[in-house]
Amino acid sequence: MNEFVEQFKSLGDATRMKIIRLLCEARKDLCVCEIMDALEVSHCNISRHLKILKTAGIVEERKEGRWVHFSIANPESTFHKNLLLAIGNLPAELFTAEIERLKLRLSLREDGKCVDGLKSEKWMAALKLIRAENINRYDKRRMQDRR
Amino acid sequence: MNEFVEQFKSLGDATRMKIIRLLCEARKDLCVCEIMDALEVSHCNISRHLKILKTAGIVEERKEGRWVHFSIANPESTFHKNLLLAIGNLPAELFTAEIERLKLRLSLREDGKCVDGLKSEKWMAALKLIRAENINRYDKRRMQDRR
DNA sequence: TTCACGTATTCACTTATGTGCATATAATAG
DNA sequence: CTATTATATGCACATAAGTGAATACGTGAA
Repeated sequence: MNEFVEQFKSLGDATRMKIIRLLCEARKDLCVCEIMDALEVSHCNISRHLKILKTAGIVEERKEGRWVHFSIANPESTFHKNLLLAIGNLPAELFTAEIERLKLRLSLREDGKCVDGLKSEKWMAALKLIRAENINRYDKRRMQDRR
Repeated sequence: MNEFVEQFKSLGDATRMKIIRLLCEARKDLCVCEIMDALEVSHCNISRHLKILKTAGIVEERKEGRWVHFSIANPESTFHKNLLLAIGNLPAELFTAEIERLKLRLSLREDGKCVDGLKSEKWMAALKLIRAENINRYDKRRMQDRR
């Protein structure tokens, strides 16, 4: 019983919900630094959130040297499945920025692997590009909203 | 987004999960005192838990004089539906005692309505009966487990 | 071996959340 | 009108949970 309560609790946080959604959207393992960059949350908090999710059985990890790859855990119960469905079926608009950043971040991978780690200048540069783009979009949307 | 986080949070508590399961099992409105007796939790805590669930949109209320009847809110989203499915599909064994007490409590209704309110002697008497029954069952089960 | 790096954890702090007890509010009965 | 009743809420407190900054741990590279 408490395991189920724990699963609800583990998802009752916006950052952790976003992490799960990103893992669902990516359909592949993600490492801490990729999630960190996509969500723009400090690495230690991502690490902690992932620990909570792992303890609750929502995600699992695979170590490869110093790298740790996280993925959605195979559901052991219909309960777990329903929770994943709940998050997976939320409107994509709620996660637009995060998903966009994740895609960009994943595009930096080489041979399907994260090579950039923390404080990547490549990432900062890529981020500047989409930020400029988003500001343009934002301005256009504001102009339209005023009509 | 925060409404969905709120829904997860509202269900991330054992008492509130049980409340929802009871409402699902009963398939009818329940008042605070019925839930209180079934879960053996103080009335003020049940009232507070119900408020949290109502605020989150999980349950809704219908007032009838001084009586307030709570029921599962009609799902406004597949998210909400999936959460209800998750709880509704949990094994019944997790809620055996609570469901049993609820059935007993509901059997005290007259004309389909709760008439006993708080501190009902009828309820205390009924409770003693099933407690004696359960102790017998418990003893039998322990005897079997030792074989 | 030392240094760099990805991730995990500690420390200190703030905020959130749960409970018991007492009280308040609104509706009903006498 | 007063007393009773079902439910809601305030107060005080303890515990849980979240964060930033700093540090620790384990692995890999030089």
